[in-house]
Amino acid sequence: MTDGKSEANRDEQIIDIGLAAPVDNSRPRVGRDSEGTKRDILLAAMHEFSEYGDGGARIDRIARRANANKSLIYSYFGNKEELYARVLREAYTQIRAGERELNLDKLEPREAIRALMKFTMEHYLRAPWFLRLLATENLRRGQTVRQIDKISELQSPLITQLKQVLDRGVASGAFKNDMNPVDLYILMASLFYFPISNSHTLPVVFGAQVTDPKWREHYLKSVQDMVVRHLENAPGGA
Amino acid sequence: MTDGKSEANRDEQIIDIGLAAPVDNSRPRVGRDSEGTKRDILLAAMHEFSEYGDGGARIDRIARRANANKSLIYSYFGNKEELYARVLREAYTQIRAGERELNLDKLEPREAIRALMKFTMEHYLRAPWFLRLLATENLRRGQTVRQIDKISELQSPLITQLKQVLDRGVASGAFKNDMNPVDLYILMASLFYFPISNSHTLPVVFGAQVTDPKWREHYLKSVQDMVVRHLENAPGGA
DNA sequence: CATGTAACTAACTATTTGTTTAGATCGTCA
DNA sequence: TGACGATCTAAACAAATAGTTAGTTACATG
Repeated sequence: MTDGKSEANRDEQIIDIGLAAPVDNSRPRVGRDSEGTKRDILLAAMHEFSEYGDGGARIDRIARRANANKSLIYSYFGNKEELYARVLREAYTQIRAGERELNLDKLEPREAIRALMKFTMEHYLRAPWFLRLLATENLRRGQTVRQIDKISELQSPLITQLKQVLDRGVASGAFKNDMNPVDLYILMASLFYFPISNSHTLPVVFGAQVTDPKWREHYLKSVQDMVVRHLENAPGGA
Repeated sequence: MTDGKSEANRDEQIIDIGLAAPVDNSRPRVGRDSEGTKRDILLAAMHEFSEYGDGGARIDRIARRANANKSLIYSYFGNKEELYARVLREAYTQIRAGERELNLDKLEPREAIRALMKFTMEHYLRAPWFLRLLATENLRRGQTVRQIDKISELQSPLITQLKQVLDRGVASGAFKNDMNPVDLYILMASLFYFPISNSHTLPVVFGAQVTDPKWREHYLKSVQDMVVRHLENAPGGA
């Protein structure tokens, strides 16, 4: 299962998981450079934990990938558990930063919802490593996320935007369904999380071409229509 | 991370994951009884792999839980990898068997969709271990499910039912949106998979009460309305 | 230049864990 | 009965792995 050889091979095959390169050379390294190394370790650990999960992650591989040493990892991060916690926090930070780039202010409410949905789908597609980390943390029953402090920072900035869009929609009469922004966020996340995170089993079991860009485009359009209509109509139907 | 003591504790806390009891005593055991033991091992392995994932699963614990011996496991199943494959197949078999109990023939198409959605949600809630196994297999990039033969048996019987409901709905004029049954299945699965499989991170990050039966009831009603309306309307919006 | 401190490394330890081996036990049927 | 094969077990092996230790290197500062 956790066979050394096959894992090594697997590691080679995966060239890019959408994270920064194993070692970050963007900032020039002068002499001893703890900050750079520390960041390299964190990035390598993000890669490792997303790739292999908590049980399968290996400190040795993280060290190798970061061009660092095991005991350096321990001196910086304490132990594997704490390193994982740092990874999880950093993952949320990065993903939320990405979400902050969307601006819906100028769009008519219906169009804003469509744009938000398109953005969400593409965001998930861009960062499969984050979905993997989410899956891992939920398999751990949220053991670690519960302990992270300043949890509010983990909350998506999309919630705020969503609230504004909904308010505008209700005010203008475009939306009759006065949904809770968090519930709407969950609804939208649901629609993209499943087909993307399960993109390995779905084609095998159902022959569903969920990885085909054509399918995705069609799916997006379909659920955009569905959700917008859902908001346009008062709950309970009729 | 995979600390012996804490895992032992964790094991105690989890009394019931919805699987059959660790050791199946329903059938009387007479003398040496390979079939019973073999089944016990499989059930124990299902528990173990759903609980700890592929990397975290331990043969020792499986043996203990099955009241069996490690080398017995090896003689029956070859190795950990093959045991995992058997677990995955058995999991699909069990879950699909459960899905076969739903009968929508007598229901009016709109009501049938609502019933199917309610059933799907409850099915997922009843079998969280299956969602965990799905998540695990997707973290493995479907490595194993791809190798299972007779994959068609893994496909959900709900697809067939869904097709009939859709056909009836289109025929009667109730549904104007002629959706592909597989796509509709994915849509419905999406809506319940995310809030249930991520039920450990969502409350922490968003304060969403996704585990509260009240929330679930409300959510179900909302997405039932949404999907039925989606089917009633022609794609592209009128 | 000497010295203290932080960055870094190699080698080691203790434990865990998948897997194997050699053998004991039991039911069966010739 | 007795011997054969299937069932089952205890103990051990070898590889992997989290974590530690003891030491070396580079740099800044007085």
